[in-house]
Amino acid sequence: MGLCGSVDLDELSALSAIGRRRTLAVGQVLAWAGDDNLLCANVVSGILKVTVSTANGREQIVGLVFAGDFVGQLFTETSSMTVTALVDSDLCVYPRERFERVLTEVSAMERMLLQRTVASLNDARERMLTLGKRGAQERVAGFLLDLVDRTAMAAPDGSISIDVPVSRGDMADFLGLTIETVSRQMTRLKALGAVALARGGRTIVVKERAALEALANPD
Amino acid sequence: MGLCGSVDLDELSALSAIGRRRTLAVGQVLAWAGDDNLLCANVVSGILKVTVSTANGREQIVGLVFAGDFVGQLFTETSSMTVTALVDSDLCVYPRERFERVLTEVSAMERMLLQRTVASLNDARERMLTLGKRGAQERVAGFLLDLVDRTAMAAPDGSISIDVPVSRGDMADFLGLTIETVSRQMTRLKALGAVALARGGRTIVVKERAALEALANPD
DNA sequence: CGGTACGTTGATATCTCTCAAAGCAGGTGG
DNA sequence: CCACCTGCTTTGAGAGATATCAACGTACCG
Repeated sequence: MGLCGSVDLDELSALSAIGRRRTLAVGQVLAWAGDDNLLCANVVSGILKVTVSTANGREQIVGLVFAGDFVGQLFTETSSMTVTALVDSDLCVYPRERFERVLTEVSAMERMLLQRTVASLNDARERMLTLGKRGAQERVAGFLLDLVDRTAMAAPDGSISIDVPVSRGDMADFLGLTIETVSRQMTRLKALGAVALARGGRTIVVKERAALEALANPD
Repeated sequence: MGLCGSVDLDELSALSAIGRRRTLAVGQVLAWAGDDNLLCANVVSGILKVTVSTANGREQIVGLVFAGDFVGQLFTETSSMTVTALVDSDLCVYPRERFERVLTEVSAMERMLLQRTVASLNDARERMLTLGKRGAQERVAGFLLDLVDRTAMAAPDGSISIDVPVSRGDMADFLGLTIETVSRQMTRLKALGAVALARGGRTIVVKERAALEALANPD
């Protein structure tokens, strides 16, 4: 079944040695976002939901997990998602770190690819939260903050300036908005004194990071 | 750099043997959604966008790829995403199948996990399209169709009925909508004769799949 | 010095959300 | 067996946000 059906005997026994059967009732939580990431599991029967939340408590389901599916975030120390049973469910639960150790004897490259894929997946899911639940202002401010963290350049006077590498159209597409809405939000950020614009909007000077952060994560 | 920096010498040489350097100008496309999935690549410098599209041509960026990042959909025969250069970019391109063959000598289990993670990632990205670009009607109709394909049960009279495993609230959350909007869309589907509802909306009988499909993928 | 693509701004339309109330189904206890 | 209670779903009216359509401004490039 799922994970168990497609591995060979050695690996299977290594797995079953560390796995424990566990039942979850409707509404019961397997793992909380923010807690230490101690578990991963294979779903024997039932349905679970994986959710992420905004700071002010709005919640977005980023995945549904059915029988045979694997659930858990490998390679991360802290859970960023909450896993909850939607119906009474039966799991085969593994301690995450021991589970990862079982994978240890394979080539470094596949390991790395797996890690990258996992990272991308987490990324994608975080983005779903934005697309599903955030307003235009939060999306734009959040995007700028991400850019700052990735590509910040110290300007001569010490202020932080970023070089927006994409057109307004691409930004809008990425954020699930229209060009006009993005533009209006940029104007708004400028009006609020959070940023200054140059080079036809392609260069952005962050005047008040705190203000940006407040706009990206409102209450 | 990226992929190349964290593998050992044997693997690195195996990789460089099958990789070719390639330059992409702004706007040039590395891979088209719908084409045979022949390539994957490591980005040496530049920025690419990964996009998916609706049937009627609306487009959603589901990922940005920076220097050091890996781009490509392993383990799938056909690309479902288009990869385009946002600025002049430098890549190290690999034939996908040969790249996968290099990974062949590792344990079956890590391979499988990797495949699953990749599948989840693709899933997540497809969902982003829904969240970013589809209207309420498309989201709900599409959700029902996905359910049908996963959990269809033949009713006594031959019609297809599905047992919605989640509350309206969960459905709404998953789809990035509110409960009320989902409910109104369900009512609308019923009014159009596409479905019938029972058990307080928890059981759905698909009367006209074609109608549902038309609503999920409008022009 | 245009021209062209990109960005901004404005007015209006549309869609979804929000708030509120009523309908339904299932479970519980009398 | 019925009445009631509780949670979920549906329906309604109105507010709010973003999309759309259209015009104008502005950088960059030859």
